[in-house]
Amino acid sequence: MSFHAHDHRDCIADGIAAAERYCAERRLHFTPVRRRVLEMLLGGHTSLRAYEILDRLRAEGLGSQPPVAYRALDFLVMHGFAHRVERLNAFIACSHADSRHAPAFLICRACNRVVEAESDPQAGELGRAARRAGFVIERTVREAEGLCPDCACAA
Amino acid sequence: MSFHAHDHRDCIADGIAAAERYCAERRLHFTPVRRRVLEMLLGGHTSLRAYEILDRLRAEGLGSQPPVAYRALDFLVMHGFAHRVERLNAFIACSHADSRHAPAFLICRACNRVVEAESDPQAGELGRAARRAGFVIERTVREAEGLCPDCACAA
DNA sequence: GTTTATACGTGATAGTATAACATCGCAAGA
DNA sequence: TCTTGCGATGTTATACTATCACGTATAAAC
Ligand SMILES: [Zn+2]
Ligand SMILES: [Zn+2]
Ligand SMILES: [Zn+2]
Ligand SMILES: [Zn+2]
Repeated sequence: MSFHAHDHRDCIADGIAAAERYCAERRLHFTPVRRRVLEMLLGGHTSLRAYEILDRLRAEGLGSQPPVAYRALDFLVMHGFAHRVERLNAFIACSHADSRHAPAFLICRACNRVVEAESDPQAGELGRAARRAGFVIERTVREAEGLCPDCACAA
Repeated sequence: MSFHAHDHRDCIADGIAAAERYCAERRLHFTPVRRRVLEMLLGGHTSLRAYEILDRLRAEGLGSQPPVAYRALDFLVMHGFAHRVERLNAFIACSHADSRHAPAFLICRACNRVVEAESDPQAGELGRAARRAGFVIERTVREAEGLCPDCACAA
């Protein structure tokens, strides 16, 4: 994906289509709330916080209480359509909707755009430290905060 | 540090001594609240949440409102005596009190112990993705969740 | 049609963090 | 000495994030 411009309608359509396919294959319910939340997340390459999502759902009459948003987000995260960005307490659509992976994020603190890269859970300093210590890695958080190319130039 | 047993009194004494030295050199105020919070964090190789710290401060008459704890934690984090563990919304004493570094954490989900490793901010998949994208990294979060050797054996 | 599992509606509450403003104490400078 | 500025604290209130608990609705499975 990266920070470059692109035809963004494709991101949304492809993301929804992939989720539909995945859910159909597994008899999972891709309900209106879940679909709508994924559309919101796909709507821009930035993360959204749970209460921003809840506000929009409320405006659309799709639910008004926090659990509605959190349940939809839990579903999307559990099935890999979205990821949680720990540094921001926020959520973002997955950019690699095909395979299960350990995401890594570049977070621009100026324009708030976030790009996702794939990473090997056992790689890097975390993997090295884990092997040295005898630690069994189940999940990793890798996030870098800084400036995207556009914002770095502007600065 | 790693998950092995060790004489833990040294961790506390050394950590406090290093902070005292650092603050004295820079004319920073190592106040009673700040010292006490650092002692709490050094007290075990687990992270503490802000409100656990606040509760203990309150019990000792050192402050009763959230800002007291958060200000002390901000100070300790800013000067590198402690780190924030994003995955846990919690704080932990730094295990390498000497130099400024990019911490990486191994977090045991069973016993809650956390060990810190040092890492290069520009290394790994985050660094690679950043170079590819032209992204300027200012800070990284690297955290692995899983089982420490003791808990993995017990499982 | 009944059972069973899954999703949703809703109110309450727990947990995390900051804003805003008053006060206090110390130390640099008049 | 005075005062002025600064960093640290005290305190109230509030914003933001997340989950529990329990009841209802829906839909697949039998
Ligand atoms: Zn992804
Ligand atoms: Zn940017
Ligand atoms: Zn450290
Ligand atoms: Zn353990």
